[in-house]
Amino acid sequence: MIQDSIQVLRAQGHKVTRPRLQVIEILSKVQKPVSAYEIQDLLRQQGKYLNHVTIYRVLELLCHLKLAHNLPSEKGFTKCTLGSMEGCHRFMICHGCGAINEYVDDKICRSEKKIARGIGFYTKYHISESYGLCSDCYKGELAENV
Amino acid sequence: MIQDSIQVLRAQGHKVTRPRLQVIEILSKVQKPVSAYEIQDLLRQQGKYLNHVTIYRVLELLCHLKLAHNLPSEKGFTKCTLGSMEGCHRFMICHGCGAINEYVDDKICRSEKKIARGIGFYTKYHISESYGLCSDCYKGELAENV
DNA sequence: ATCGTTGCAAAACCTTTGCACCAAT
DNA sequence: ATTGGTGCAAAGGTTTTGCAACGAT
Repeated sequence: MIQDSIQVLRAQGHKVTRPRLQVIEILSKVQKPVSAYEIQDLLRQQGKYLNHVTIYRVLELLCHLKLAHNLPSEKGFTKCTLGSMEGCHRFMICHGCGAINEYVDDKICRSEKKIARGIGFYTKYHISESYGLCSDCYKGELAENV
Repeated sequence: MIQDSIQVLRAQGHKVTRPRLQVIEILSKVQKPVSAYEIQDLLRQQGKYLNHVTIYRVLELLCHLKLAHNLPSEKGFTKCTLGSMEGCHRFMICHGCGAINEYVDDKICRSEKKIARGIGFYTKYHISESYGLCSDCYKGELAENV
């Protein structure tokens, strides 16, 4: 998992450094979107330190390599678990527990590209974010309103 | 259109003021997401002035009244087209010229929700971003590679 | 040894808060 | 007249920039 990221870094001619490994490790460990400063805090709790500028730059690089994804509405970054998946990233983000679920669906991916083609747009990759409630949180909300 | 917004303001017990009308007018006129400072600049170009704090507060109110919607991925606010497509935002972003095209497609919106439902996820809203080349830039790129 | 990376300081932005004045009802 | 709304100053956050020093290759 982390090994994959290292491979991608090397393959694209980027150095494998301590800060990059530390950010990748945090993103792999945390299962929700985290901001640059949250990553800094999480590292501090481990007695480690990274300058926030460095974290911003590492995140920028990881996003560029499609190893991470920026979710502005959640004010955070998340690891792309299906990284090499043909330029299609789909996320479900639960507003109840914050859980992120990355998935793929070839059919919807193709329809989306087809619609774009219909108006002359050539799609290189696309990202889809669905916000709502996962099954557990949905049940919980129903229970509250009894 | 603007009259509708005024109605909603009044109905909810909010005053109809100059700043609110000016922001609503800008949002109605501009058909892309605009940030608080962009709104301020647009007003300045008309020789008008609003404090940025006021603009933030007006936008907050409009979002609360569902008259506007915040699109963090586009770093801006957009007027709500109070239709069935609320909670569904699709963008095509061209890597060539930077053009942003917002569109709707009811069919794909429903399929996306359906897939989510299939794994027990209840979608409140979703955002889709397709990156690639618009027709003009695509033609341009073909021409270059002759 | 080289050149990409990092850390620091500081700037540039973006967003929020508290309070006195103003204006829509 | 009342009460909510606005403008201002200032604080608090977030993100970016320039540059010297460092370290992975």
